[in-house]
Amino acid sequence: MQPLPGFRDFYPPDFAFRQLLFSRWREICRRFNFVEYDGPVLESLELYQKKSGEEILNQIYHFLDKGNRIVALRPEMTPTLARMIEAHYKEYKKPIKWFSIPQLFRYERAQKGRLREHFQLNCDIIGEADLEADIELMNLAIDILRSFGLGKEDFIVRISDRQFWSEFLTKKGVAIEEWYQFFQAIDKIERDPKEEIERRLGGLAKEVFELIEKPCYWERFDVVLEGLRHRKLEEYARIDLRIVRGLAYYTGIVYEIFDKAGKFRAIAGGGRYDDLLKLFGGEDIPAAGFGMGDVVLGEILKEKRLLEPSFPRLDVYVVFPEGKKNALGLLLIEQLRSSGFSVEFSFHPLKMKKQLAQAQSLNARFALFVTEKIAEGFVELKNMDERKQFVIPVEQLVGFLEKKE
RNA sequence: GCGGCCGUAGCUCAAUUGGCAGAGCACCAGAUUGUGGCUCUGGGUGUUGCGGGUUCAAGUCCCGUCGGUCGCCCCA
Repeated sequence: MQPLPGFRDFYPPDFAFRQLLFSRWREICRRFNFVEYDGPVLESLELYQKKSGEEILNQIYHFLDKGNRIVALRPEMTPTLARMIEAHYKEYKKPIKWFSIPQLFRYERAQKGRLREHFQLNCDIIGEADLEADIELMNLAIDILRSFGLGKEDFIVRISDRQFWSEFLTKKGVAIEEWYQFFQAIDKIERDPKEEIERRLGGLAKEVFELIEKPCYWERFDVVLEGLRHRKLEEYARIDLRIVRGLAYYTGIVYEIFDKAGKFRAIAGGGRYDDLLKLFGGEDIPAAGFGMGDVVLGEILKEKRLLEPSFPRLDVYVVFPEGKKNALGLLLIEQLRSSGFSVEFSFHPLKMKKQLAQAQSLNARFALFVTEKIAEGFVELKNMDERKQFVIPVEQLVGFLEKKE
């Protein structure tokens, strides 16, 4: 039996890697005073139809439950967040700064950096319209990557603005129904041949290419870049009008973070979505956020060997010579564990040589020899690294081990 | 959903024109009757992904299927 296509098993080393990644995410979010939340993995499909439109439906993992509800494994966190925020918006001081590490799902063929399931750090600032919030989010994303040891030679934040293109298209008199096609074409510039893009852009092609090559002055970019400059982060970012992002709900600054070598998919992406919350409660609430998945980032960190989890050492391996366990020894094991030490022993009788080999392969700090002498209050403790062994009274054991911490 | 490549032991892989399924690592046991990393010896742990077909004979060739991988579509 294997996991379903596109799903992963996390064996202990994989799980340790994942936990280390998550703990780093949490730590940096805490520094920016974001607090963690979560929501249901399963949502009504309607939640996603509300904002995404019908064509995205075949990408969603959805099915009929036993109550004949059409349910979906969450493909993204933002709709859940929007629903949660809308229901309790008034309770919270603004701006609301929340993060989550949801497991997300999509129904499509797996490929490099894209599985049917992944974990994605989501950071959002809600109730703040100022561009400073967008800058804060970019700052957070950059600091997270830097905390892993990635530098400006490793990644770049490519920043664009939906409003820039909206204004351009309005000025050119392009009907709103055609905007989607336009954004699709922009999005493909890096992958499709130039002639194909020119055909799709039609009369606007020449001007669009010029703008992308050398954007004209746009005050909002100035504000963002100035904000990054104040933080000495300008070298981590650049304006790039080719970034539009697929999601329909973005309304302002959008950005994606890529590895500089161009070997991987986007590491993170985000933007402002000021109109989305309105769909859930009618209230006009500004919001912005980004997502960062565990798959692409994990691939990069593994390639660069920047995140190598280590397992904690075993404190004590209890050796019963000749495999003869006794009640006092087993009680001592229980007492040591109650005192907070990790303790292991062989369940079945083993020769002493085997027991010590076990202790070593488990990376134990100490081997504790328990013989009949425990009845008189004595055991022998062996420091596995120094290979030194000595008799110690049972009542001094905990104190000694604590001192050694 | 579509296309390319791939599928042999727990892992990495080998097996000539179709001719007895193997190696290293890992694992288990012993050498060693109270003390760990080394060494030596022994053990193959397998439905060659699965199901058909061709053939005296299939890991090898053909068809189907499942899975992996890379790409397309789409991108949260």
